[in-house]
Amino acid sequence: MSSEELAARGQTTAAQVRKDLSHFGSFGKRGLGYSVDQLRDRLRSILGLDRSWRVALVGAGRIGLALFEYPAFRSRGYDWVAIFDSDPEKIGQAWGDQVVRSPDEFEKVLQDLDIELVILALPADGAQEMAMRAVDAGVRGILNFAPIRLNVPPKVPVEDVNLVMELEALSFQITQGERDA
Amino acid sequence: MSSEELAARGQTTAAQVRKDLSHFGSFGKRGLGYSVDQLRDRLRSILGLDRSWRVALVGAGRIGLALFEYPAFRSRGYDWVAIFDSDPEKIGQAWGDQVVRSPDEFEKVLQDLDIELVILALPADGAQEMAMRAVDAGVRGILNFAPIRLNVPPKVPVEDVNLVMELEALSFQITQGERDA
DNA sequence: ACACCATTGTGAAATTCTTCACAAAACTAA
DNA sequence: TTAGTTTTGTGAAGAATTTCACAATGGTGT
Ligand SMILES: NC(=O)c1ccc[n+]([C@@H]2O[C@H](COP(=O)([O-])OP(=O)(O)OC[C@H]3O[C@@H](n4cnc5c(N)ncnc54)[C@H](O)[C@@H]3O)[C@@H](O)[C@H]2O)c1
Ligand SMILES: NC(=O)c1ccc[n+]([C@@H]2O[C@H](COP(=O)([O-])OP(=O)(O)OC[C@H]3O[C@@H](n4cnc5c(N)ncnc54)[C@H](O)[C@@H]3O)[C@@H](O)[C@H]2O)c1
Repeated sequence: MSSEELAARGQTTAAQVRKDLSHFGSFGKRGLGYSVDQLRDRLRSILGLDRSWRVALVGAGRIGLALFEYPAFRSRGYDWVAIFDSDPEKIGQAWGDQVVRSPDEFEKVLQDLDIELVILALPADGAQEMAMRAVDAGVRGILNFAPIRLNVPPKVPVEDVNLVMELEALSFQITQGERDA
Repeated sequence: MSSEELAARGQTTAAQVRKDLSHFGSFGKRGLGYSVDQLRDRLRSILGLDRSWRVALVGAGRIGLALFEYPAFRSRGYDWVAIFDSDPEKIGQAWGDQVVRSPDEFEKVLQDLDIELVILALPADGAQEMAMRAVDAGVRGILNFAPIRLNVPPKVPVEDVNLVMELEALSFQITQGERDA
């Protein structure tokens, strides 16, 4: 597949595809293009997707449930290995093959199960504390759904998901469009 | 509040804050900084957040339920005015003050209720069709949770939420970090 | 009134990102 | 072989974004 076709599929330009790929090495064959199989494998390895990751869910609420039941995570190698919630009603509940645990066990479980990623799906007022505790327990990355900016050491990457902002971005684009017209 | 303090809170630089704001006008007072109240109001108006928006949910599944029950949308002026699902079991169910509707009514309801935003929370294989139908019915913007790139006319903005990619971005950063060390 | 201070708004400089354009490579067909 | 075709990988050019730096301004204190 040529950079031209990759670009068309990815809403970008052929030059951009080639420059981006060349940043990581030289994967194509001149006159022929890129081998899809090889390219997939190389990119998987570069992105760290050629392995599985041990993930904990913090906050067994509505968003937490949707995430937990979403099959795409499991199939991409993100394995749920623990679930935490502070609600005494929820602690002990079975979620699939998991049991909801108390935050009291947080550090111990994170370390014992060698958990690398934490998904924070709890209210904003508990998120900073749990983030810090996760970092101290050796977590490598955090996916944060709580609408606050987490303060963590730079060695631990954080990805924020803020759905209100996504809607607001839409509102802005619509409002802008009206102004042009 | 000075551009310096705004920058610190927004993880950017004072010069960037001033350049960005100056793009929309001249809001500050030299020697003093920006009036938080005034700035909030002006930005709300620029972003189109000083009004409410009529929103429909397409796909009353796990993610749809979490979104529907999330209070932050309502409180920011995003009003749920219709819910659609193709599952006969779900059609007719009450969700809060709403009743789940059949996609057969889609165009009619969108037009009658003057719906401006659509949130697609249905499986990927139905998403393109519903997006196109929404556009034809006059929708102004789409928030898409299905893991496909929607093909819609450029006048209709689309925001994609792809949570698998968020996790993959974390994996990449962690993998990169290891390489540096 | 006047001096002094803090901070904006903005050209100009610096940096980063994207596109251009083409020599080098790899294949195909004669 | 050899000529022709396609497409990469990449310097160089061009465009966009970010940072610098400072005159202009508005406020405060005396
Ligand atoms: N529901 C959505 O669509 C949505 C969208 C965007 C962001 N969010 C954010 O995601 C987070 C969770 O939202 P939700 O709708 O699932 O809320 P929810 O109230 O349904 O669930 C939150 C859960 O976290 C638990 N919890 C509270 N403190 C805890 C702690 N210290 N440790 C462990 N668990 C704790 C609660 O017991 C509850 O079960 C919130 O920060 C919310 O702002 C939600
Ligand atoms: N659950 C998650 O955490 C999550 C995360 C990221 C993305 N997604 C994506 O969001 C979408 C929904 O995920 P989910 O987990 O809520 O799935 P789900 O299966 O729980 O819900 C999907 C719902 O859509 C309905 N539906 C199917 N076709 C329809 C149509 N043509 N019109 C209206 N409704 C229709 C189904 O009846 C079902 O109720 C999927 O595309 C999924 O990939 C989900």
